[in-house]
Amino acid sequence: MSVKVICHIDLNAFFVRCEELKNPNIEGKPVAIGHEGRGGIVSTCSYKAREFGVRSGMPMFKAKELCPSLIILPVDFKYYQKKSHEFFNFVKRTTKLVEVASVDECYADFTNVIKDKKNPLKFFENFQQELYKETKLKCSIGIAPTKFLAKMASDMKKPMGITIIRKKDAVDMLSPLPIGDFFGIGKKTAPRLINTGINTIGDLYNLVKNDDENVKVMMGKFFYIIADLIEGKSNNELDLEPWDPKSIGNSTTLVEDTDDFHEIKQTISSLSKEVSERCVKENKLGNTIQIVIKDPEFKVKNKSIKLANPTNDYRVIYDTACKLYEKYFLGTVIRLVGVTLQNLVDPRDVVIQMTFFDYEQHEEQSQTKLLIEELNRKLDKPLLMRASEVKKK
DNA sequence: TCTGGGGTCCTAGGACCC
DNA sequence: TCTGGGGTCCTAGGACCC
Repeated sequence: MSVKVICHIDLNAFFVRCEELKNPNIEGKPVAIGHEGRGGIVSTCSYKAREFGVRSGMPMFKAKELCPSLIILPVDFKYYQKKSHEFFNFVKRTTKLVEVASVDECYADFTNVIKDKKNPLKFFENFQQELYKETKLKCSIGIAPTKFLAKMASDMKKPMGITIIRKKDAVDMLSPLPIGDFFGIGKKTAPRLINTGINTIGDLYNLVKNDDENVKVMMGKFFYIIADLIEGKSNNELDLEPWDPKSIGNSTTLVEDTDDFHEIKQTISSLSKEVSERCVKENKLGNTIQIVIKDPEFKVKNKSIKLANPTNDYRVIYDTACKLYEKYFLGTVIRLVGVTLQNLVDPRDVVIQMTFFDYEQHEEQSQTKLLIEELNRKLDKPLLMRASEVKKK
C-alpha cells in the first residue's frame, strides 16, 4: 500500500479577504468582522488587527479598546458563500477528491495528481498562485499522508504558506508544538493537561506511549487514537458526500436578559419559523425538537422531546418549543434562547407511524394535528407509574 | 459593555424490553 | 422474597470546531 498525498487547504483570514475584495481601501488596515451590538464578538480579523492583540472570539468592545482605529464590518455571509464556491470549484478542477470541511477549508487527495510531477513543491506553489490569480483568495496548504497531519501542517505557515509533513518527520515536527495546537484539544482540555505538566504535543505523546493511566482517564476514547494521529497512521479517506445536515437550529441572544413570557414566546416563534423554512429548503424532516436556553451566568440548558413522526411544520415546532419552555423554564431569567430540529431524515425514508387511535381518526385529522396531540399526551399527562413504583407507595 | 451562532460528536444515566 | 445482565433508545450535558 502506498502513501497518500492529502492536502488541507485553508483560506487565510477569509472573511476579511472577501471584504477587501469588495473594498480595496481597507487592505492592510486593522479590520474585524462581526456585529457590534450586545454580545457582539470578533468573528475573524485581519493580520494587521492581530498585531494589536485582537483575536477571533473576543468581545468587540475589547477589540476596540486594544485597537481604537479598528474597522468593524458586519458579516456578509452570502458574499462569502459565493467566494467559497469559487474556491471549491477551483480545487475540484485539479482533483475530484475533495472533502469540504467548512466554508473556508477543504481536504483534497492529490495522490494521483502529484504522481508524475518532477517537482511537487513547485506544483503546489503554482496551485497557490493560480488560485490567487483567479479568485484573489490567499491560502495556506498543508501536505501530509493523513487528514490530521495535513490539517496540522496548514496551520504552521500563514498566510500563503506551504508545509509538508512526511510520515517519518511527523513526531519530530509536532512534538515541540504547544498542547493547545493539537486539533481536537480545546480550551477546556488544554489547561487541564498543562496543569498536570503536559505542555507540548511531545509531552502528551510520550505519556500515551507509556500507557499513562492519568492521561487515559482525562482523554477517554480519544486516548487510543492520539499516537496514531501523531505518527501519521490515522484516517486518510476523504468524505466526498455533499453536506447532509443532522440538525438545523436557530438561536439568538436577547436584547436584554428577561423572563418575560410574551417576549420569549415571540422570539421562539420567529426562531421556529426560521428553522422550519430552512428544513423545508433542505428538504429535511426531524422528529426531535429541542429548546436551549442560556442563563445570565452562561449556564446552558436544553430540553428535547422525540415525536413518533418527523416534521418540519412551523406550527408543530413552535408548539413543542413553547411547551418545553413552559414546562421547564417558565419564570427563569434567560440571556439566549434557541430552537433546534434534530435527527433529520429524508422525507422519502419516512414511514408514517400511526397508533390505532390515530388510524381511526386519520381521515379527519391532519398530520400536524396528530403530532400536536401526541405532544400534549406526552407532556401534559403524568407518566404512568410502573408496577414497581406502585408497590413502593 | 464582558463572552455569537452555526454545527458535530461523545459520554453517561435511566427507561424499557427480553 | 429478592433481584440477573445485555442491548437499545431517549435525554441532558459538555467539548470542540469554524
